[in-house]
Amino acid sequence: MARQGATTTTFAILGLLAAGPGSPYELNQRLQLSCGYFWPRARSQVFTEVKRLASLEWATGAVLLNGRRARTEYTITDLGMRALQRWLHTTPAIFDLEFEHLVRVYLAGFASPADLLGVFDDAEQRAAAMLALADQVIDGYEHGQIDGPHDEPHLRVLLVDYLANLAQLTVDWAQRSRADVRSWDPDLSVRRDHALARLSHLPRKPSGEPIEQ
Amino acid sequence: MARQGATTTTFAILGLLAAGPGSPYELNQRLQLSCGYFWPRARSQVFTEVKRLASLEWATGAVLLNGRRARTEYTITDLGMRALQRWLHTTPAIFDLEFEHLVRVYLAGFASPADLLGVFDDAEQRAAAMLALADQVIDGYEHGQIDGPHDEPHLRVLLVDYLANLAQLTVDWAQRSRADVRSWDPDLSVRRDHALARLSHLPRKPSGEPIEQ
DNA sequence: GATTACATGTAACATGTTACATGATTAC
DNA sequence: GTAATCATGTAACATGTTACATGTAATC
Repeated sequence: MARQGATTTTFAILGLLAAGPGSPYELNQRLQLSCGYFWPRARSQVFTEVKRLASLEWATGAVLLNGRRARTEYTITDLGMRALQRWLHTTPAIFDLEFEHLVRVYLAGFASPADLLGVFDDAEQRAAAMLALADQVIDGYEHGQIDGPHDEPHLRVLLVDYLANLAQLTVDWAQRSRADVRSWDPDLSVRRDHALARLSHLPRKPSGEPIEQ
Repeated sequence: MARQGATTTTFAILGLLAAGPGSPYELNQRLQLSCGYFWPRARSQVFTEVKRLASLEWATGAVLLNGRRARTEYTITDLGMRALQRWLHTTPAIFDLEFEHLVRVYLAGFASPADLLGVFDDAEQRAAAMLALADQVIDGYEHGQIDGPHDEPHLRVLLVDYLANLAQLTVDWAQRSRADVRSWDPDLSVRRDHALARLSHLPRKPSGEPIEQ
């Protein structure tokens, strides 16, 4: 029995399945490649989720033999297709960032400046890797090598837009933060004034526009 | 017994404790207010983590009575202080985004354009709330109302810089995505060309700079 | 004094990860 | 033919959340 109801992960995999049948192994590859940066999940979970899909009758699993070894190929059902569409009609719930680097920035008062600089280095490297992947994807589109159910450029550009800009933002932040820390004045009150000046230039809520409920 | 070793959450709470003793309830408030946007955790976990801290002897818990009701005030130990500093000297490991909205963008081929527009609306609202909080924080600094161990402006500006810009990025992305979807051409090949043009203007890895290992 | 909000915790449970085990395929 | 890699899964476990339970303080 599947443990409980369906989660976002369930629907993510259901959505992958909507693009065509596949084994858990293949589904995992699609998941890592396409959703790795905004919905990261371990490989093993794909195996448990497809079972849940089967128990909900949103997908059927056909056991194929390959030598002595079984391999299960899952296919979405009509019921699954409708469940996916219903879900896509609901409001998204999760917008979580788990950024350990910021925890360390928050606690930097107890660390050395060198430690803090290392945090920015690491953040920059990760973001640069993300940018490199975005670059590859864009390259693929420019050379017409990408073509699949979720790959229409007019949709995909919306995704890559967010991710590439997030990566760039992170690189920029790491670089200017590093420069800032390196240029800290020994005089704490100077440091403080400089910080307050920087704070006042950050993006802020435009005061005229109330947030709609 | 604490279940296992220490996690990032453990150290986050240890770090909060480094700013001064407190009950789990107070610690939770600090956690939500300060780290809610980059290290979100449920209230109940604070209660289990302080127990772990106690079992590691990184903090001591003093049971105070308030009427018939016990309240445990935790204080960091020297051992805990050193553990915190050692941890701050290691490399950060987690940079995870869980953005359900992007899952829906990825699967938008199976949804209606109206559903997709709703995704942008929701993302914008959440990001606007984030901006509003950043605004409050900046305001607090400008009026000299913020003063605490983790609150030195020259450190805090590094955090708020990231979060405010992330929020702004998300608002901007939601707005231009909405406009993009609204202006979709019925002719798919026009839509495609437009998308490819947009893709080519996104941030990309600067080809000259190899990523350092 | 009743209601609501604040404060303090626990227990059950779901989600998700790491580690393990092993069969098939490819490269050498 | 042997080693490495690809493919397929399971089991144990840790992390983290939701729901519950209840005492205390403030409000009216």
